[in-house]
This record gives sequence, structure tokens and C-alpha cells, in this order.
Amino acid sequence: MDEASFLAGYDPRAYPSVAVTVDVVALTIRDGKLCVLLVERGEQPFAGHRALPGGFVREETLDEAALRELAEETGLTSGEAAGELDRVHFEQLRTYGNPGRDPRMRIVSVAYLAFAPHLPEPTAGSDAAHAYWVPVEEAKDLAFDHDQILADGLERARDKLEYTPLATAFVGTDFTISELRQVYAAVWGEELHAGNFHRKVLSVPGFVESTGETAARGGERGGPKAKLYRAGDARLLHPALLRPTREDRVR
Amino acid sequence: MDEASFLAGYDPRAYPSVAVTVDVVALTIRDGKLCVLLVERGEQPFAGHRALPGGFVREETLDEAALRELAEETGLTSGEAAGELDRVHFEQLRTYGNPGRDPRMRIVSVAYLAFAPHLPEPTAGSDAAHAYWVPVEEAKDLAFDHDQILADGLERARDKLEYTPLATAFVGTDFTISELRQVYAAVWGEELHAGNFHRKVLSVPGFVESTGETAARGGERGGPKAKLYRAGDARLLHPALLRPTREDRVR
DNA sequence: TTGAGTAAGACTCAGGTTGAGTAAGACTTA
DNA sequence: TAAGTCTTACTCAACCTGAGTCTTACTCAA
Repeated sequence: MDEASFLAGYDPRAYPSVAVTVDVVALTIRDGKLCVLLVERGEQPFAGHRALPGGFVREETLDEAALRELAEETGLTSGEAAGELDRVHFEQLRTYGNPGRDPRMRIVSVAYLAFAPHLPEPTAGSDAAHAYWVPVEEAKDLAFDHDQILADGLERARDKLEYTPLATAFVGTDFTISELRQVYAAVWGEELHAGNFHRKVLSVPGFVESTGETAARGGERGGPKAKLYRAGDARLLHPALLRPTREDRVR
Repeated sequence: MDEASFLAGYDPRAYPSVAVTVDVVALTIRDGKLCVLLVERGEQPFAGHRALPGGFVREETLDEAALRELAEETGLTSGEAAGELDRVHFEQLRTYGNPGRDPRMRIVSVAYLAFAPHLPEPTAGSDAAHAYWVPVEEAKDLAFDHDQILADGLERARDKLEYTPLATAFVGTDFTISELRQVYAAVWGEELHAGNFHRKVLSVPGFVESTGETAARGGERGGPKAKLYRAGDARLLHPALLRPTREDRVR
């Protein structure tokens, strides 16, 4: 039965009311670690627990609701700072709506995944004072089913790194191959062979293009100045950068 | 802002009410063609148009709602026939909730993807009399944003065939490699090299396992009796069966 | 019954991609 | 200045790929 025939034959008020929210899994890399944006809960249920940022959907698209929530939580709502959000990659993750996931009422939550190059620490004193970046391995015991949502988001992020140029959303407009490799290492949680990574990135058409420039200085502990690149126009990587196979992913 | 702080600070009734539905993109293969289950709309809006089956979410999980809708539309609700639904693969596709996607009220729809080996034609006289299987290339001008939902579902199906043993959900419990190849050909819309496909399927650990049996007869127009296989225990295919690269997928 | 056509499945081969390793040279800090 | 780090380029063997050939087993129609 589709929406229309339902509406013709049933009274929507015969069913319990449902609320629709968005929750955002916002990821960034800080100090070489993959971090997620969390908010501190002050009220029951789950008072004292941390949760993913989110909120009710208003008269706006779901995408707009997710972007608005992220902007509010990071404090990036005003003019200049809001421009940083332009470089954030946004995509819908999946929807969570089991009865009982919120103890108070039926809430269907559309989860989003956001990848940010380097958003500032939410500033104290603002609306966003209760939000902060947490390394993903420390993000446990979240409120509601947010542990599951975070886990699903991380899995999606790791997958998309293989087939899409998503990693370029985590670095600045100009970056070195080494910086890009550190993104993969942080998200996948394992080191990559620098030489092979270099070869593969440059062999994928449209992944990166040279700026002709060179980094201002070498690495922190030595090494030559690396060449600078910017994101190319590819939307899919071919061939893909497959992560080292793990048998436990297969069965 | 998360759900709890919203609920504490705002009155949900201050926002327009939102209804939550599920829509199902149910795919099967009939006569070598990929087909989708559609229902005929008798009422405005979109009277005379076809639509994806779907309906309101009740006191059940989203997954249960999608399964229930599919069962109702196909008429597979009673004892024995309902068993056929056990072999249907189900997964959430994505959620569509733009204001205005339904002209009457704000409706957020969680779309599901279903893959069925060979569900019967919905029988006339039942509740499902207005539902039927349509080859996907003939499924145009659907109601609401269902063209988009179908397109997204097809893209997902084509992708998942590469990395997962999903194709086995389209065939019987016992099948030949050739039948499996025809599934790939139907979903991807292109012929595959029989020898290479054979080699690759058998080389992927856990994709298929031999039954030791042989098909009762050869192909319709000749050829030897093929060996029979059943689905293995792999959940991811490694190495993947990548479809022939198309440049237009990349940029 | 036989011959033509079809398909399953095993094989070959050239070309490309892979992970692993080596090496030269540019740069850092101590 | 010395020791260590890092980018980048290279080599190599192993593997995977698409394209094609071949044998054998079967169906169908004459």
C-alpha cells in the first residue's frame, strides 16, 4: 500500500505519532587521529552520557537539517566561519527507527555522515560549548543507539575511502601525497606502504592534480620538500585503493 | 542539539506534523529481465500512474514494516506462500524527505531494497490484484519521487553485485554458474565472458559450494549438463567481481 | 539416426596491478 | 657536521585480468 491509498483509507491519528530527527556523525582528523564530534547530555535519559549532535527536522530538506545541526553544534553559523562548512562533505548514512530506541516516544532518526578537513574546536561560551571532538576509539557508551550509528558511519567512511576521492575532504585544498596517506592510515587504522601508495594515487586518473608548487618545508623530522597537489575531478577511483584484505571482513 | 534537549526545550506541536512511510524497491528476474514490483494508483494525486509499493509505519521496526508491505502487495501473507519471503534479501536503501515530495503533507519515506528469487505473479482477486512485475526499463513516470528511488535502488543493486554474494538471492537454492551469470547480465545490462566468469566465481572463497549434483538437462538449445552449486558462507566477495569499467562512471 | 549448433568448463597467453623491497637524494634536528 | 627521516623513483616476482582456443556433452531438427 502506498502513501496515497493509505491516506485515503486510514486515519493517521489512529497510529502513534512519530517524530523525525537528524543525527550527524561528523568526522575529522586531529593530530593524526580520526575524531568524531560529540555533545554532552545534561538531562535524562542518558544524562552524563555523550551523544551525536542532532535535532528535529523543520521545514527544510533532510540534508539542510543535518547541515544546520552541524553548524549549530560547531558554532560555525556566522559569516566568515560558516564558509568553512562549504568544504565539508555530506552524505546520508541510514535511518534508525526501531520502537524503543528513545524511551520517551517513537523517534525516527535519519543519520548523516560529514567529513571535515579541520573544523575548529567549538568555542566555550557559545551555544556549542558542550560539543567537542573525541578520538573515535574513545567514543563509547553513547546515548540511545548512537554507538551503532557511529559504528555504521565508520564502516561507511572506511569503505568510501577505497572507491571515492573522499580522503581529499579531510585535507586542505593543497596537500601532499603524504598528508593524503596519513588520512587513509588514520581512517583505516593501519600504516600504508609509502612508495606503493604514492604510485597508486598518481596512477588513478582524476584523483589528484599537481599544483606545480612544493611544500614550504620538509617533514617534521626531516626529508625533502614534497610536491603539492589538489583534488582532481574524479568521483570514483579506478582502479580503487583497496585496503589490505582482512579475512574477518569476508565471512 | 540532540533529541532530548530538543524535547526539553521545544514543543513538537510547534512544527508541522511529519508522517513516516516505507517504500519498497522489490527486484526479481523474470525471463532474463530485471523486473520491479509496481502498484497501480487509482486516486489523486498521480492517479493512473504507477508507484512503488509502500505504506505507513506502525508499531514495528522499519524493517518489519517494509517486509509487511511487500507481503501484502505480493499476496504472500498466508502460511505456505509466506515461506517464500524467507529467501528474500532485504536492506535499507535510503530516506527521502524533501518537503513537497508529496503534495498533501510532509512525508518522510524510508526506502528499502528487496531481492527475490522468483516471487509469483500477484494473483487477481486478492488485495494484490493491482500489483505486478514490470521490466525496469519500462518503469518510467512513477508517482512522487519514485523514479529517483528506483534509480537509486538499481544503482545500489548493481554495486552490491560486485562486492557481495547478493546475486545468489535471485536464483534458487541450487543453481548453475550459468544461471548466476545471467543474473549479473540482467542486472548490469551487459553480457559477460562465460569462461572468465566461471573461473572467477569458483576462485572466490565462500561464494558458491558444489552440491555434487548435476542439472537434470543441458541448456535449452544444447550443451552439456552443468554442475549445481549453492550459496557459500561468504558475506563479501574477495576478490570482487568488478563490472567492465565505464569511463562515464568515473567522472 | 545423424549432423549442426550450443554451451560448460578447462586451458593458454599477453598485459596490467599488486605488495615488498632497494636506492638516491633532499631535508630535518641535535 | 652527523645521524636520521622522508619523498620519490625504481625493480621484481606473484597474481589477476580480459580475450581467446579447445574439448566434450548435450539439444534439436532433418
